Amino acid sequence: MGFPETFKALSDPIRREILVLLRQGRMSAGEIGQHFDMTGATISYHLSQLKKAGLIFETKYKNYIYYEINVSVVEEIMLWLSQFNGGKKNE
Amino acid sequence: MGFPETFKALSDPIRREILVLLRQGRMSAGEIGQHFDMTGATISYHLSQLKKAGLIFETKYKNYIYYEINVSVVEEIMLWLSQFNGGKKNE
DNA sequence: ATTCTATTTAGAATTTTATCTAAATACATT
DNA sequence: AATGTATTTAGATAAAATTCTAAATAGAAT
Repeated sequence: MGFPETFKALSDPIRREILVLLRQGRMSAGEIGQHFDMTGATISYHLSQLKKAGLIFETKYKNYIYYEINVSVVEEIMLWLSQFNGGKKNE
Repeated sequence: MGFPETFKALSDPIRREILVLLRQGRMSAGEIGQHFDMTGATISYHLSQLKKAGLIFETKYKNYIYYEINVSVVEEIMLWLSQFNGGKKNE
């Protein structure tokens, strides 16, 4: 957790795609994997990076592990970025 | 230019620090370098990454190359991020 | 209890990124 | 023109990130 991990996590295109997928709601590791042409192990690695960054969290149910976005961390990043547009948050 | 480069550029702590420095206004490569314990060549490399990402631009004057933030690209990133907090830009 | 399914972990291989030293450019000053 | 200062480029090395295969876990279902 913390800026460094979060920015690192966001720097990978696959991980950004995963976040976009999760916009629609929580999804199991397997479902997420179906959207990509990579092994489950690799998806698992990316999920672990996102989790380490605090960008997603998991909940287990039966055999599955579901992932979900953590919006508050996204907001921290936006806050950091807002220092560059003169504090003008948005209009 | 484009998201991938921009996120990659932002993922490095040194480059984020450079951006923070440049908040105060334009600065030459040398001045920027003085804030870090690295060779000029390395600073130059980081500047080139930021430039490639469109996050900064340069203007030459005499012997010097001055760098400056390009706010509009920062805004694009914020816009992309805003898809995750329900379009609630900021309040 | 055995087998099946979902997912992660470990270890190795590949690729990418960050850094340095040395050399090249470019312009300024003497 | 010769030297000096600021910066970049090239090439090498080291460190970090991504990916795979194979094995390990964990729980579900037979």
